[in-house]
Amino acid sequence: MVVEPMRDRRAERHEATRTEIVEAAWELVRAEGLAALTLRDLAKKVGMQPPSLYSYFDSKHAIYDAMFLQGNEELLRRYEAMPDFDDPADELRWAGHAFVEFTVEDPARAQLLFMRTIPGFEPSAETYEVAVRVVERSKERMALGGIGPEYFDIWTGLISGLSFQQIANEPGGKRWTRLVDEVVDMFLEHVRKSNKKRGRR
Amino acid sequence: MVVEPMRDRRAERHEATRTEIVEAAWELVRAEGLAALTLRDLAKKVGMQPPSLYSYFDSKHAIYDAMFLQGNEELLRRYEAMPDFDDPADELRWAGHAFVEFTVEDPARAQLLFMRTIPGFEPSAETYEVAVRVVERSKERMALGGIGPEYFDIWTGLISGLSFQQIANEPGGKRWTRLVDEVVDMFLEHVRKSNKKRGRR
DNA sequence: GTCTATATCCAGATAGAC
DNA sequence: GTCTATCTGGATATAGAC
Repeated sequence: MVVEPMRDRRAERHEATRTEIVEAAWELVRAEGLAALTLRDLAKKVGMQPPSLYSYFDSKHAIYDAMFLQGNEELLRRYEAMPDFDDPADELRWAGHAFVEFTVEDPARAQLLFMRTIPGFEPSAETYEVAVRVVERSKERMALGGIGPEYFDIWTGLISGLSFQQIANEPGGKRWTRLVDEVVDMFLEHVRKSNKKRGRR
Repeated sequence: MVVEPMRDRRAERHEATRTEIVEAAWELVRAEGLAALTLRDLAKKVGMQPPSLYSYFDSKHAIYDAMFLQGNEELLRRYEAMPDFDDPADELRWAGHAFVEFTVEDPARAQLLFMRTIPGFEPSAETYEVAVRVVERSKERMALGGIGPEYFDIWTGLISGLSFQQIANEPGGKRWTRLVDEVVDMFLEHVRKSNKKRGRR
């Protein structure tokens, strides 16, 4: 007979509250900006007194850390949900759109994950590991698609460039994000041409 | 007989002190981060008591505004110092390097000018006008080089992408900035190809 | 776990003497 | 113009009762 391990209802509840706090924090930073997050506002939003938050997080930075983790997990989840494509070009196009969509739909999240604007905040080692995994996965997919690692930095530069220009200069618009397909094609053409040149040598 | 207009020594001195304060502010944000600037630190650095700063600037945001203005003036100055080139491609390459250099040599300045990370700060109308002039100038130069305006947003996306990846992920390094020439060539090739296609129609 | 109370410190900004 | 003194409000964080 298989015995279910005893559920730890207290731990479950604790975890649920942590999640609730992080959710509320996202709502606040989306509305007020990443740097404007305060424990006062956050506590108010979840119906607590500010010191009670310390039962769930050691510090404000620990909350940023949980947000950083959650954001990267979400991005990784999306990448892993990529459909199967026959053509690597389609895969690249899909990935480009996925990243751009991820950044522009929540600029505050992009600011936390990809820029370093909060004085003193460094993601913890465990958290950072997920961010590394996101990058690793992208690299691997590119390799499987036959695109050499020497093109990876160019690729991230191009796509993040469109994303950041969009959120910095015209949040909510499409002036740069509409260029994803064109940029992907330009990139693929460049890869083809460079590889051919190299082959001639 | 030509009479020199009376110099206003007081106004000159006032202006000199303003400049000195802005210089000190740059040093602080370079060392501590853009968001970490405080009037206390700033006053200490210039040998004043904090309230004395209000003789020169109405508010902290007014100091950011002066910095924003100065930064854009510096960028405009550099663009205007561009040498004459026979080949528009060389001009583009030069401009790409100039922008990348400008951002990576002072990430805090780039953050102030090109990202929107300080809650509540908006450049004043007069100040913003200089920023607009920088963009206009770039657009005009591209047009003179025979590159259509439809390529301008791609161009800014590419170059700023390399810049921002560099300062966000590896400040002080060259992992992305070393790619400027490659990206410029890729861009030019793309423009050539697209124009040819369009000509065929 | 949550609260009240508080510590500690810092911020930007103003009043008014000199 | 610069100072001292102060206002007002905010921040993160801790102590200790319940």
